[in-house]
Amino acid sequence: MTVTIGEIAKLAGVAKSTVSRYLNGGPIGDKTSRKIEQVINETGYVPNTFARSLKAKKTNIIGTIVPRLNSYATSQTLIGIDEELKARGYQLIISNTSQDLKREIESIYSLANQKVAGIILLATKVTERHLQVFADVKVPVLLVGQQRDECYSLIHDDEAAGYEIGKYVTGQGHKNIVYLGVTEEDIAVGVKRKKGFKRATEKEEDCEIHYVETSFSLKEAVHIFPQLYQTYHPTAIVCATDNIALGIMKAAQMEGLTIPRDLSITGFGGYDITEIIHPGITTAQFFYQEAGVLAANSIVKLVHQEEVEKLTISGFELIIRESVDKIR
Amino acid sequence: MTVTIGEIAKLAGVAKSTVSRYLNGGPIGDKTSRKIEQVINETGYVPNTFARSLKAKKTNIIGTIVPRLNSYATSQTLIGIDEELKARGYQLIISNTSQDLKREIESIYSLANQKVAGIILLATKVTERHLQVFADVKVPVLLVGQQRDECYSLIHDDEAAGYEIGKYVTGQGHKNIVYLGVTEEDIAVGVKRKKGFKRATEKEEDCEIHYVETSFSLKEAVHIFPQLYQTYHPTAIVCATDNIALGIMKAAQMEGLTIPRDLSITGFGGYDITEIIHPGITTAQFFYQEAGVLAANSIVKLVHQEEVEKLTISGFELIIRESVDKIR
DNA sequence: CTGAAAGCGCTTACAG
DNA sequence: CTGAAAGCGCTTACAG
Repeated sequence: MTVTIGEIAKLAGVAKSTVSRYLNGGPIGDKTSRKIEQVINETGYVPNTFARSLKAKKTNIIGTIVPRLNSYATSQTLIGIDEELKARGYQLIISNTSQDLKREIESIYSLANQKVAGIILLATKVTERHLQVFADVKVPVLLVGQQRDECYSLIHDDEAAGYEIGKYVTGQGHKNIVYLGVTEEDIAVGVKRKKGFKRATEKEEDCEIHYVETSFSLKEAVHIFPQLYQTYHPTAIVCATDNIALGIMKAAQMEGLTIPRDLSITGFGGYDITEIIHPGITTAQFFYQEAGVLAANSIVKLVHQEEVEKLTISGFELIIRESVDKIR
Repeated sequence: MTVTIGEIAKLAGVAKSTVSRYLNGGPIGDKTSRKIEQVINETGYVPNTFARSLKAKKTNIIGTIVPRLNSYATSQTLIGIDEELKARGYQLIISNTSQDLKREIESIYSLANQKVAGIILLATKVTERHLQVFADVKVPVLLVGQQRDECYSLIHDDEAAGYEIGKYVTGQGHKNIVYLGVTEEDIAVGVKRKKGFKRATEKEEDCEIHYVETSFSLKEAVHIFPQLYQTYHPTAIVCATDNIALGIMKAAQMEGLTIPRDLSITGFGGYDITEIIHPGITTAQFFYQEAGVLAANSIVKLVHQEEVEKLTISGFELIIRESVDKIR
């Protein structure tokens, strides 16, 4: 039998409203407070979330929408969010959309309907429809990974990372480089990383750079490698994600090339696996877990109507491993 | 302004209870039904979950407790669970315990308190305390990954997988093998895989097998490799998980060994990465996502008090790649 | 600081 | 098949 606030009130000899106040930190007399505390401890009373939410019309739940569950970046970010939310007395609900844009929109409505206090969206692409829906539900929303002026956003420093990678690779003497990027529909990955890289390398002398576009798929990277290599014969391929770098490396090794002697490769992300494989991949590591903590902090502030920077930028670190050779 | 059942009733010219019946599939007259349907469509009415749960004292939420979020097996299993639950009109709540046993227990209570309809536990170790708590909360529980006679369980066929790996490695002519296992506290990984392997290999003639124990950590595998290799000089190392195999491979390559020419390596799990790296790792692949679907099915049946096998066994497939050499 | 009362939005016997 | 009424467990003005 589960115990209710009414029974606590009876046992403590007070009114239900008083117990409610005790629970919610209202003004309570010392003796009353102690009495209620004692009864609650004895009975192991836990308030019924539904009744509370029904009446109060709000919850202490934060919804996080993710495009996919099986991604390093997603997992790490979620861990950070989860830890921080727990520490602040909030609960996390994860909604997976399997990269389905329609399901993303539905999830926002569904979370709003569940009266979540706030929503964190790990975004890949933010459309007009998204902005419209954000305005429609009156729940605070935080975008992670992409930036829009209309929203609160938390992004990784993709452009600076691109710049550092560019500086490093040219600094190692490479003069014939392929930049293997992705669609510009993805602002963070497709536009900013490339932009940073371009800025770092455009003043290089006698340096030939070819910009090629591929998908996010590791398999496609494997697939296009032979043709790509034959066409440009680069000494280095700068890949827009670690996944792409992994694909290129696999394909190169299958062709009998030795990394980095015959070909240098870099990635972006700092996924665990870039360290695990041999040779380790030089990459720009983002701090996903830390970003998750920042995101949780921001959304809680937004829920409390506290002030939050419109844009938060999470840092990165250039991790130099063995996949880039020095050329002279 | 959010619309309530009362307004729908008024607009449709019926009683609230009739609308409620319509919503829950009770007996309804044809005309009434159509009228209500129309009003609901016009208003975009969505029932309030809290009110419903408060009154009905149950939800259509399934809680899944996971030891960690950043694991391939976990992610894949969750994807399977999520898909299937969605298809069946249930919602998934994920509770991450960060491998903290105390938090695991707390999570069970917390989910039960939220009146989830059922709980799926991706278990690593099942203690007496667990069983006690399962009995305490009256919510149906399904164990995934470990088996206990006291519970409904879904496991992977670890023993058969161990057997197949054993047969395959000895079949390739290896006569000096190290089996690199983990603690026997983990029944599935520590006991069953080894048991199957042992059964497959114990009748081999002139075959020397050394059983060594390590942790689940990839780093530790890297660390112990030199000593291990020097001590036994095996031609093959059978690792109890893909992670351990990855660590051994990395360490071996750092020592200048070529896989599989100088050393053969196998894993268990079938993680994506075993295919991505070069050479690809021969491994016993479990069907995590499929297992997730099975798990979701079972828990829904349990919720409906339908009959479910006490133990479900999910299959595996031996994936032969390049990491094992043929010896003569 | 405390209590009595109303009400959040639904479901569920109970009548008809 | 349908309606009126009670009640799920809490919170929140309103008095005092």
